[in-house]
Amino acid sequence: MLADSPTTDDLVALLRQRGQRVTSQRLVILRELRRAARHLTAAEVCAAVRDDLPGTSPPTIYATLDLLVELGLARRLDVGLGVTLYDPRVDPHAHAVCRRCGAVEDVEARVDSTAVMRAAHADGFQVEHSDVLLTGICRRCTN
Amino acid sequence: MLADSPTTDDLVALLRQRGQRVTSQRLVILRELRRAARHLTAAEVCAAVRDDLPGTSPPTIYATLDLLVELGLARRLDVGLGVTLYDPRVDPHAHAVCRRCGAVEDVEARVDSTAVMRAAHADGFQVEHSDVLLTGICRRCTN
DNA sequence: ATTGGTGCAAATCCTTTGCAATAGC
DNA sequence: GCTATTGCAAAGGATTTGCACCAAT
Repeated sequence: MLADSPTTDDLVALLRQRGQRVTSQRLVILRELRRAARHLTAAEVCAAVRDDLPGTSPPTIYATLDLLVELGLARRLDVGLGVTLYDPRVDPHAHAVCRRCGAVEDVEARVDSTAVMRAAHADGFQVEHSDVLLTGICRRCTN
Repeated sequence: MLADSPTTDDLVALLRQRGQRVTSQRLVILRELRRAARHLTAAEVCAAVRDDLPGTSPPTIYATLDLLVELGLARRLDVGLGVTLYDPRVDPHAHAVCRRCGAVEDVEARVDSTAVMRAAHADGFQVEHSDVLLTGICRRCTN
């Protein structure tokens, strides 16, 4: 059994609140995602988790990542060409994806998407998230 | 230039310019994409094209859609959960994706992404495209 | 006549499903 | 003890690959 760490407290609270079970897989998956401090694929999360919990399986990884996204503790990031990443940051920020090497960087700038959100709302669309994705060539691939 | 024309003149011009061949598959795929006037999956493009060119195969569809995107005649749209759509509109506009039914709507509003693009550029990132994706619940799924 | 494009079949990759076993409550 | 959660194996679906044939230049 895992000792509670500050980073998993909110997960424990949310699970209890929803009557769902606190499992070591759930705690470790969130911890590894946050420890990486970057965007990970499901396979990378799986590899990282297996260092602590050998035998952890893809279905558990996918189900748990879905759960974390639903709980608001992570964000799913579809960066194109079928690549899906999971982001431990849940505050609004943009992403820049390199067309050549596939690297994904956070972009530290705020986007004013109020006009777009208002337009969507006028069409009867209830906006939950707004994502900005830049595509182009990253610094390392420029040369 | 690329002003909307009833024909596929701009595709023919671009192909000639690059020394690539003008094939009926390429013409029909672009025509069907534009005729739909909405976002299509590769499979939907394939079905539409086969009405005119029976036997058209997935590899041709994918290669040609890639080509159209590279030529700037279409845009690829990754709307999450592994769904990839192709958009005949190449002017900047946002998209709203319904989390429940998966419907994708155009949002007719401009986004001011200059701050984000400037921040990315300051990091040495050469921005080519900027996409805004809203996720939430569409009008029909609200009730 | 050349060779870029196409069609077919099969392979690959990522993700999900069914079900028995396990572990949290 | 009850049942949600997990692990395993296998299925599923989308996209890509290898290769022979065809058709645009």
